[in-house]
Formats: sequence, C-alpha cells, structure tokens
Amino acid sequence: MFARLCPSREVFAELADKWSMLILMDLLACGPQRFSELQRAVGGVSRKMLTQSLRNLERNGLVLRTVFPETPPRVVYDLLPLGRELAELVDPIGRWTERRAERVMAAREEFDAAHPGG
Amino acid sequence: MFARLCPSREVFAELADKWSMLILMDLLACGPQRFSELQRAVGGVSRKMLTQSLRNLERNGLVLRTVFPETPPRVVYDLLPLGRELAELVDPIGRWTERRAERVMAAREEFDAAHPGG
DNA sequence: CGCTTCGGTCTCTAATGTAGACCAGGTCTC
DNA sequence: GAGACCTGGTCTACATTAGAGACCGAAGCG
Repeated sequence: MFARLCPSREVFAELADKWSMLILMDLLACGPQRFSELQRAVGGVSRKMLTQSLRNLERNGLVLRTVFPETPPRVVYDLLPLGRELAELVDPIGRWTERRAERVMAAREEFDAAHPGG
Repeated sequence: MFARLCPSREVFAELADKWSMLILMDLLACGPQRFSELQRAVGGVSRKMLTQSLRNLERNGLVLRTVFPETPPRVVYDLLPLGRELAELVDPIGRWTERRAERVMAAREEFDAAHPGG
C-alpha cells in the first residue's frame, strides 16, 4: 500500500483524486445520472475531466456506463457493487468535511496569522 | 459540498489528494514520524511534494510540526485530533484498496480487452 | 579539509488540468 | 429546406502543477 509499485497502491493512486471521489459521492447520493446531470452536480468539473474520471471509474469496475442509442444521445452512469462499496467509504469523508470545514478554516487563519511571510 | 465555491468543497479539494491521504494513513498507523521517515514510508513521494503536503496538513490544523533545534535538524510530524478524525476515515479506504485491488485489476483487464483501441 | 546527515529550497522540464471551440446527426422552428 | 438546438463527447491552446535533481547551512567525524 505504501510501496510505490504495489498493485493496491496503484489502484489507490488512480481513485484518490477529488473528481473521482465527488462523482462516487454524487452517484451514491443521487442514484444513476447522465453525463450532463453529473456535470451540473459536480460543480467546477470540466467535460474533459468528467469524461476522464468516468472512463477511469468504468475501467476499474466501479461504475457502469449505459448508452441509449437515441438522438440526442443519452448516457447513464451508475454505481456497480464494487463502486458502491468505495462510495460508502468515501461518503463519510464528505460528511466530515462539511462538519469540520469551519474548524479547518479557523486553523488556516491562525496559521496564516502566525506565518505572515509565507 | 458539490458547489465549487462552498467552503467545505474547498477544504475537501485541498485534502483529497493521494499524498495527503497516504501521509495521514501512515501517521495513524506508525505514530509520530520525522520527515525522512515519512519520505521512506510513503514510497515515491518527492521531498517537494512531501513538504508541500505536510505544510498543507499543518496549515489546516490536521498535523503538528515540531522542530528540535539540533544539528542535524530533527523535525517530527504528528496527528492533531482533527487530523486523527480524518485519518480514521481515510484508513478504511486504504484497507478497501488492499482488499479489492485484485478485483479492480481484473475489471481493468476485462475493460482493456473489450476496448482494444483506446 | 572534505564527506555525511537532515530538512528543506530552487530550478528546469514533463505531465496534467482548464477553458473553450468544434463535431455528429437527428429534431424543432421558421 | 435553412438554420438553431440538443447531447456527449473530442481537440486545441494555455496555465498550473508534479517530478527529478542540484544546492544549502551548520555541526560532526576522520
């Protein structure tokens, strides 16, 4: 896990980024979503990163991508069991962040006050 | 949380990166560590990124940095209560990664076999 | 004197993320 | 029937960031 070339480390490194985690959290909270819904839900994500992160999640067996051959196209993403497992572990981090954001911001201000030139 | 300008989102974005999470996991598992121990423990991290992530964790009130004015210098990093809280949430993700790495790799191979040109 | 240790910093380059234009191809409007 | 619009992307150009490795200061050691 801590070794650079360990498989679990590689897996971790591929999933431990903010966009992937936000996507997992959103899919857990809101259920299946199409591309544009995800883009609206996950504020600030570019189409490129959304595509890339979703492809990655799909490739790693966490998310299922379903294309409906209509026009305009409709593509729906949903959690697979493996992805739901991870999403359920990531979710508490999101809740912690909401709960502790104030405290973190306070620590930040304190730090910045104590280290003016930096 | 999902809104780009929300404080909790900003906090999340600053902590949801692989190096910070690996550092938190290591400090939780191994207790206080000095800089060079962390660098050895977290395989593949550069001094630059280690410094940067540790400063960040310190600034956000998750980690305590203690300098012993000796030569050669000795600097010890330890979890603060806030950091321990987060580390305890991150840790299960590390364990999940270890437990499921095989399955993820298998999904990956399946995907790559199904999408040869990509 | 010159080499080592420690915890960094500095510089340069490679990789990555962001913003925004563009695209197919079918429907809706005029 | 010409044009505008929809979706789920891709492509390009630019900005930011990560990574590799040199350098640093002060004490210790041979």
